[in-house]
Amino acid sequence: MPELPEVEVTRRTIAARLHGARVTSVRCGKPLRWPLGCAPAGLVGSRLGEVIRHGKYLWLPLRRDAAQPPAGVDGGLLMHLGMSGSLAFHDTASEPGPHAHFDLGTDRGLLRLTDPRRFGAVLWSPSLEEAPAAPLLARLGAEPFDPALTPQALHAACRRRKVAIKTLLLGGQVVVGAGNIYACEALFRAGIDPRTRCDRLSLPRCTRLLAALRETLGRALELGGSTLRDFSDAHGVAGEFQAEAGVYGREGQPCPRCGTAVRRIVQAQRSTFFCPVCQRRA
DNA sequence: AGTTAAACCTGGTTGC
DNA sequence: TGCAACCAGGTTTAAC
Repeated sequence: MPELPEVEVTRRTIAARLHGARVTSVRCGKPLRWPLGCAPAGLVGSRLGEVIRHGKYLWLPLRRDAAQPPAGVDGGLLMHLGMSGSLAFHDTASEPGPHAHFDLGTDRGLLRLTDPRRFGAVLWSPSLEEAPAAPLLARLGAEPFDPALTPQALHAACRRRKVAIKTLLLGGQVVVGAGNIYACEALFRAGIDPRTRCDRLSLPRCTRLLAALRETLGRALELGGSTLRDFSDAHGVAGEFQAEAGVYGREGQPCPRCGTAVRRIVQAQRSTFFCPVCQRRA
């Protein structure tokens, strides 16, 4: 499923082609998380700016093109891939298919959101600083590769919370980008028990965790977004990253580091995989 | 306020 | 074999 690396790879894939493109048609399929929030036809004529990413959200800026009618609108589309969504250019002539729920036709090609489970979203907003986009982004924490996110900053954020560190990573209020897979893998790499309360993590352990998170996400980015390629089967983990996963989805199998059987527990209604020997609470 | 649970949805897998 | 039950996932929303 699309976690930060997959969303970033998606952004890089579509950004250059979309930049400067003119919207020629908009088609909505079945409902996604929210209604689009504007009349689809009203977007026609807008020109696309540079696609940016905030956490797992993508922002496709639109601006009016007064030169030729219809001029379109000023604003943009906030998109989320949910857990089964993908964005790709399609042949204008191709059939939408049962899971194609949003088409953005442009003079550079047809960008299509395909999302079988429809947890994804496409939401029109006048800007990133206004509703409805602003309140959605307001709750997001720091970008994992933001230099401003120091071990000290992570430690300070942890000190005020009692939730398990795995739950904190998944929540995204402090650091965005890690979904269930990368949260488990980062904690494994850092040697931290996922059940450890945030306020019990020392600064050295926060330092290790931040480094491990960056290594994990960075490695996935290198692989071109491990789960992107093949997300539609094997519950989204059939991509290249699964071969590298130390613990995720490996309940009962030997820990690659020490051989102990990997354990599976449930935290915040999500599966957590970890090595009970390599990952410690202190 | 901080934390937890329910809801959204559907393809795939498991159990009867 | 067929069908029901359950599972996975990210995020928001509602409720403790």
